Amino acid sequence: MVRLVSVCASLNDDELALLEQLANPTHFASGETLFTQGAEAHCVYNVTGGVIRLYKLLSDGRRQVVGFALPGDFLGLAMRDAYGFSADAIGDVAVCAFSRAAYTALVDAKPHLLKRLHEFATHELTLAHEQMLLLGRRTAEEKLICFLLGMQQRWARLGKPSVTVPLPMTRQDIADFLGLTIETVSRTFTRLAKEKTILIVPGGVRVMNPERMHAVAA
Amino acid sequence: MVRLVSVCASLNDDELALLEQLANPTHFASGETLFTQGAEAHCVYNVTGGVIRLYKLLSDGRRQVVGFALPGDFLGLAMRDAYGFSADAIGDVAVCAFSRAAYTALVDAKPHLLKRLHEFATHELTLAHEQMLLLGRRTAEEKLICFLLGMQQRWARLGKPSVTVPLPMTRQDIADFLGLTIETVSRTFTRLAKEKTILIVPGGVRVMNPERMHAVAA
DNA sequence: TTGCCGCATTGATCTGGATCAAATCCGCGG
DNA sequence: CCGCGGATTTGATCCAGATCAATGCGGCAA
Repeated sequence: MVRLVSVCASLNDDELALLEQLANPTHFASGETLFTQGAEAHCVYNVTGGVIRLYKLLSDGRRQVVGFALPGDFLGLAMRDAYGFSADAIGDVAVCAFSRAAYTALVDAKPHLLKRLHEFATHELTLAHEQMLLLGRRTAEEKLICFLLGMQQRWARLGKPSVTVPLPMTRQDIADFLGLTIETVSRTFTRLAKEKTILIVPGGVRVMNPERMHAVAA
Repeated sequence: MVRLVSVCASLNDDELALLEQLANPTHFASGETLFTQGAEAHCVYNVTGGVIRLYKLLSDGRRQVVGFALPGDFLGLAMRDAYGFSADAIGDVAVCAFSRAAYTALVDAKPHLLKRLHEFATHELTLAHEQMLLLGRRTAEEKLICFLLGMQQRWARLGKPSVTVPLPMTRQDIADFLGLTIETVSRTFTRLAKEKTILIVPGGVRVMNPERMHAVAA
């Protein structure tokens, strides 16, 4: 079983053993829904494999993707009784599910686990502020470039450093994450490729001119 | 001294006394800066009076306001070594400042204080997700209306329920919060006033048609 | 191999909100 | 009371990105 590296790095062996007793390894096929915004929050999840789309919907169908969960990520910080967003699998996904009751009890019993969770929440909040800046004030090109560099960095931290950034999500997902339309995402990718800033490859993008990209993301 | 109601509701009297020893009551005049994005984070703050603008800047001057801190709010969740955003006073502001060292030590010693902080962080994260939806997918009119209802709700929770929403920040601040320009904010307010959805009064706005507004915010 | 079908790209046109440009308004110091 | 300076409103025009509309491109089931 994949180590619950993200949340659990601060636990000792006894505690890890305890945690693994509570963990229910589960998997979801491509497109399956883990949970839906507004539903009662029964479980929290630690992602062990695959990518998950997290999103909010408006009643008329407009969608905002609030994040993509990668292996190691923890779903359950931003919830009280009900889930604040929906989550579904992009490709096949493996998670460890915990009942909320067990999770709550464990957190109450282990202050340093709580501390670790709080650090995560704090980090998420910082990222959320970055995303507000991106959504509110950046141009389409800047949005795309920041997104690519951000994904590259996240894959790198998972031990997959590469100039080729995997993009398992659809163009529509990217558009809904960046507050753009699918056409604008596509056109902007094409333009960046034409000027050799990136190279579009199946399933992702290869970073060809990181200097320019980092300059734009500034 | 104003009770540190927000963070400290879960503390007992001994702990509150301890906390008040650590608290440095401070105030800032209108426009003064509490701290700047990127600076080393020496202090955390609990707002006891006034309103604070929290914002991020791009190198070319584009600004995104990531929030407005009201009395009771806590500044210091979303930071590690350096402040992730800048903060300055809108009108005169009173805060309790805590050194980060003292804050860290106290939090380590008091798990239920940490738990309370974590609940706050979690709530902030939920609000941040809402704001992403607003910035990425809502129209100018929807943005303004959501903003007004949100401010009304926040004032109400502070014991100031009223159909008149105080807006001590400038139009530019509102624009930078909603990802709009000052002209669009002004025009949209004017339009809402013309159709009697709101009434613009000195220092704020009076909600005239809450039904319509809540329907739009849906 | 063929024919879908869902994604993605590309093109033409439109438009909400930005930008540029004046007025007004208003609080305040002299 | 007057004049100044910042904030706000209002008007005219522009444009980045949305919308509308084909077309292209795989992957895969039969």
